[in-house]
Amino acid sequence: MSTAIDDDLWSAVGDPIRRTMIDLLLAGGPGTATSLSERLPVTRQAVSKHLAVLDRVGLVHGTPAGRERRYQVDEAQLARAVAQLSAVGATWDARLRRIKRIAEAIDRSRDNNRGD
Amino acid sequence: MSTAIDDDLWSAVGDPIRRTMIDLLLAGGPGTATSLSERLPVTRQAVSKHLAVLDRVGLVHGTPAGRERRYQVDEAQLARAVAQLSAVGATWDARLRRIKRIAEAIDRSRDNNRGD
DNA sequence: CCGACACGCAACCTTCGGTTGCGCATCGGG
DNA sequence: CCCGATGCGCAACCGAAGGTTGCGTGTCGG
Repeated sequence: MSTAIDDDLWSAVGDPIRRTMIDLLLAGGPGTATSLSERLPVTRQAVSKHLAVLDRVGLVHGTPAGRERRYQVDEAQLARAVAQLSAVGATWDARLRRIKRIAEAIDRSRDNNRGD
Repeated sequence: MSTAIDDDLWSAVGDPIRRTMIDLLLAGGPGTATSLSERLPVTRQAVSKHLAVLDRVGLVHGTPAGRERRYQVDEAQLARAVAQLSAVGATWDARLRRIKRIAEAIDRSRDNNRGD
């Protein structure tokens, strides 16, 4: 149901700061640790560490540009992560629906017995 | 884009052990810390802590039953969590598609210029 | 050329996930 | 009825992760 790779993607995307960072990079295009930190409630160093984590799992890619290091989202990898999210969501959703169906079936059988 | 409540749900569901626990509870019905720990690579105490976390955000609900404490999934809250997952997924997906569209538009304009 | 800027590295603190080691309540067979 | 087995909670402890401050270094530009 869950592979080790999935876990890496999940834990990368599980942090709210990292999710917001991905949002910012998607909305505003490539950015640096400093530029991102200006829009986040943490310091540049913290952002830098998060970027390292995201880079390690391949969700973003950093390119040195003079004295800056410009990061941008790896679209293919993010698409893969989104697929994992919706996969888990779909699994749970299906189980919830099955449970609901069974519950309703029990309700019906109780109604039948009540008719005895 | 993300509320504090969302963050709680995400961090609760971000842990792979906790995700597996939800899977187990959905598949096998209500369970105890001990019964879950038998199917997980961690001790009963760790499972107990995770259950406390899940209980705090309302994803599961524990009921004392003699010397046991039986936990079961709160279906409504899990449905809410699934909605959050798919919402973020949908947002990113939409942004990715928009980026792809723009990239293709640039490609086309480059092809036009090449014709000069 | 030198100040300003962007970055990386290191030390330190706190929180979180995990374990071990208790003690306490409950269940159930002799 | 009683005592061992079982299930749990609490506390102490440990390593990893997220966060901060401080400092050194490289690059840009007036």
